[in-house]
Amino acid sequence: MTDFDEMDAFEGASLSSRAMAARPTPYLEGLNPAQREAVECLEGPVLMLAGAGTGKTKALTARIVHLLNTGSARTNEILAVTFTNKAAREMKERVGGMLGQPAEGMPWLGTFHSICVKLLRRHAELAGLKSNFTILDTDDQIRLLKQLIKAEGIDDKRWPARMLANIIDDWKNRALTPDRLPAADAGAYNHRGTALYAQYQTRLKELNAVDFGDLLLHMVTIFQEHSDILLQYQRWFRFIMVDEYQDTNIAQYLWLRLLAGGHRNICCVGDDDQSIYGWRGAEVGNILRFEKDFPGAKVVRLEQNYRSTEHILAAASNVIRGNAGRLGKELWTAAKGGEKVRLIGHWDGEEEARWIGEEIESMQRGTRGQRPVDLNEMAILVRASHQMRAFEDRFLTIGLPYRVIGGPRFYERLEIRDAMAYFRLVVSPEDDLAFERIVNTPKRGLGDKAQQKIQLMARSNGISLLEGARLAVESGEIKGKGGTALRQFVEDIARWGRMTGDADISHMELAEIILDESGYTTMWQLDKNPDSPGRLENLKELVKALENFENLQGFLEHVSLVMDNDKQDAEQKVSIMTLHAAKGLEFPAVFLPGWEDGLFPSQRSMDESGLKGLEEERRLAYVGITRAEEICTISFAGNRRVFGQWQSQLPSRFVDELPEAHVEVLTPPGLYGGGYGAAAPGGLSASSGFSEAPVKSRIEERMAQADGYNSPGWKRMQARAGQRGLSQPKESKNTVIDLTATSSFTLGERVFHQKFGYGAIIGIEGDKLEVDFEKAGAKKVVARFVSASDDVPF
DNA sequence: AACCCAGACATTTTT
DNA sequence: TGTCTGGGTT
Repeated sequence: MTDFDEMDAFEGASLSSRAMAARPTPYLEGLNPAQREAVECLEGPVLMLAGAGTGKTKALTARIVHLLNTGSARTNEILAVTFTNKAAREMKERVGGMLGQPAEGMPWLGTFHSICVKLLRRHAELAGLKSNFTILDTDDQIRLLKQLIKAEGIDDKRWPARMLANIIDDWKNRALTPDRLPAADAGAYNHRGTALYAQYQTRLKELNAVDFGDLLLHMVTIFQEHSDILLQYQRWFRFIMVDEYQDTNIAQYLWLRLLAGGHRNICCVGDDDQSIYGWRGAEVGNILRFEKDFPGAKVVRLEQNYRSTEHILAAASNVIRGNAGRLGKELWTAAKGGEKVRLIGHWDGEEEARWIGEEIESMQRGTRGQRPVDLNEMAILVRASHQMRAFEDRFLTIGLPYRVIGGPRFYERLEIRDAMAYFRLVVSPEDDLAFERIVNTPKRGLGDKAQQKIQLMARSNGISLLEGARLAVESGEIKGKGGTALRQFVEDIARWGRMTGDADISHMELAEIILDESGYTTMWQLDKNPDSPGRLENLKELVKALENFENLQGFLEHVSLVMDNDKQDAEQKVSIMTLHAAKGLEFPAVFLPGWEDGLFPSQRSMDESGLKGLEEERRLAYVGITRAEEICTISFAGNRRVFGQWQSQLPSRFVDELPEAHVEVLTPPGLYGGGYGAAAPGGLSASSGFSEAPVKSRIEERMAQADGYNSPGWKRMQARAGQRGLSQPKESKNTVIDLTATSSFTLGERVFHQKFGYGAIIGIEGDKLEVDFEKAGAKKVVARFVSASDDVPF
C-alpha cells in the first residue's frame, strides 16, 4: 500500500523530486493516514487539529524531518515555536533522534519568548534598547510599577500595583503599545492606566530592560514599522510551525501572521478543545479563524486516540459536546474494552482524600483485580492548588509518597532571585533594580533613609544607583555603620566585576565567591527558619546550573526564560497537580476530585467571564478526563471547608454531562461499612432509580432545568447510593444520612446537619433544602445531608 | 531596623 | 482556616 502510493507519486514528477522522494522515509512509517497527510503537505497553510493523545508531537516532528529530508528546507530555515521549554526540548530530542544527528542543528526551534529574545537582541536599537537588555520577571515588574504608582501619589491600597501589572500585561498580550490603546481602555486603573503604562515603558527603556510581554510586543512593532527587516525574516524562515496554536495570544498571532505573510508556509497544530489559558490572554479565536486568516488552508484532523479506553474517550467527548462554536472533532480508539469511568460522591473533602488514598494503595497492590499500578502511573488533578492540601495531609499521615508538580518555579524563589540580582549587578553595574533588591540583603544597616539618599544622589547626577551609592559614601552623605557597609558593598561589586575577566577563576567559582563574601550564604546559615537549609540547597543547585553556561553573562541572558525545575527523582510517587499543569501529560490512572459547582466549574470563572468562562472550565474538564489512559475516577463531596467555613456543595454540572453508559457509580465505603467492593453487583444504574417519588422527580426536573442542569440523573443515583447505605447498620459515625426523610421534610421543621448543626427549614426545592441554621445562618443543603433533629445519630 | 499583630484575602500561571 | 502585607510599636 505504502509502496504503491509512492510509486504513484512518481508519475509525472520531476527528476529532482523523484530523486528526493527516493530517499528513505522511515519516519513516515507508522503514521496513520491523517498524520501522514499533515506531514506530507509541506507547502501552504496547514491546520493540524490534533485531539488529545492523537500523536501530535509525532506528526509535528515527522513533518520537520520530512522538510529536511525532501530538501525543502535547511535546519536553520525552519521556525518552530512552542510555548514551553519542555515542549521545545522534547521536539529537539525527537527530531535529533529521527535524523540520527545532534539536535543543535535547529537554531530556531524554541519558545515564542526565547526566539523573540534572540531576534530582539539583534534589533534592540529599534526598540530603544541595547542588545544586552535584561529581562524582568513579574516580581521586578511589580516593584517598578510600585515606584511609579507611589510617585504619582496614588493610593496603592485601593489601586494595587498587581492590578496595574495585569492590565499592562493584558495590553501587551493584545499587542497594544501606549500610543495605540483604544479609547475604551482609557478608564483602566482609575483613568491613570494609560499614562502609567507610558511611564512604565519609558522607565524600562531607561533601565535597558524588558518584561515578558515586551519580547513579543517589541518584535511585532519592529516588524510592523520596518518592512525591510520583516522581509528579511520572511525570506529566511521558509517554513513555520506552531505548537499549541489554541494558546496563542493576539501578539503572538500577529507575529506569526507577519512572518508567514509572504510564503504562507505555516503549519499550526492545536486543539480548540484544549484551550485553557484564555485568562492569560490566549485567544481561542485564533485557531477558530485559521481558515479565514489563511484562505485555502488545508485542515487535517487527528482523531484517532492512542491513549485512552473507549469509555474515557466517550466521557470526554460527551462533556465537551456541551460547548458551542467548536471546530468539531470526535476522538475514537481502535482498542476496545477497559474500565468505565468511575464516579463517586463523598460526605466531605476529607473523606474524599481518605478514600482516594486507600484506592491508590489498593490499585498499587492490584487488589482490585486489575494489574498492579505503580505510583508513578497515578495522578490527582485538581482545579485549584489549595485543593492539594487535603491530599498532602492525608498522604503524609498514611505515608503515601507523593510529589506536587508545579508551584513556584525554581528561579522565582526568593533566594534564587537574590543571588541572581548579585550576579546581575556584578555583570551590569548599572542594573538599578538588582541594586535595590540586594543593597540591604543581607542587612547592612541601610534603611529607607539611606536608600533615599542614594536615590537622590543617583538621580541628581544622572548616574546609576551603584555609582550614586559610591558618591554618597565618598561625600560623607551616608556615614556610620551603614556607610562602612555600603562602601564595602560598592567595592565588592567592582572587585567581583574585575574577576569576571580573570581567566583563572571559573564563573562557577566566582558565583560562589560572590555569595560567600557578600555574606548572603551566611545570612541563611544563621537563619533558624526550618526552610533555610532548603534555600541553601537551592543556592548550591543554582551554582551547579552555571555549569551549562560559558559565563555569568550567558547564564543571566537565558536563565529567566529556560530555568525549569522538573528534577526527576527516581522514586515511585503519586503526582498531585492542577488541571492546567497536567495538560500534555498522561497517566494510566487519574483521579479528578472536587467536581462540585463553584469549585469546578469555578464560580469566579463563571462570574467574571460568563458563558465563555464556563466553556473554558468545560475544556478543563475535557483536558482532565483525557489525561487518563486506563482508569479515570471522578469524585465530589457534599460538604467542603472553604476558607475555614463549612459549605454544602452540589455536584458539578459536568457530572451530569457524563454519559451514563460509560460510567460506573461507586458507593462510598462508609455507607456500607466496608470497601466499595461491597457495592451491589451491577452497580447502581439510573434506570433503576427513584421509583418511590415520581412526583418529586418531576419537580426536581423542573428545578434542575431552571438551574441549568441538563439531567438530574446523577444526583438521583447519588441519592440512591446514600439510601442503600441507610439500610445498613448505622456503624459509620460520620456518614449517617436519613434519606427517607427527603420528601417528608416540612417547612419550619427543625433539622440537624453534621457540619452546620441545628436549624429550621425555610425552603424546599426538590432534594435541596434551604435551612436557617442557628450557628451558621441560612444555607442551601442537599436533603440527604440533614436529618430530623430528634434523630441525631450520636 | 526588627518585630508583632490586626486585617484582608483567598483560581488557573507555559514565558 | 492559613498566609501575607502593611502599619504600628519597641
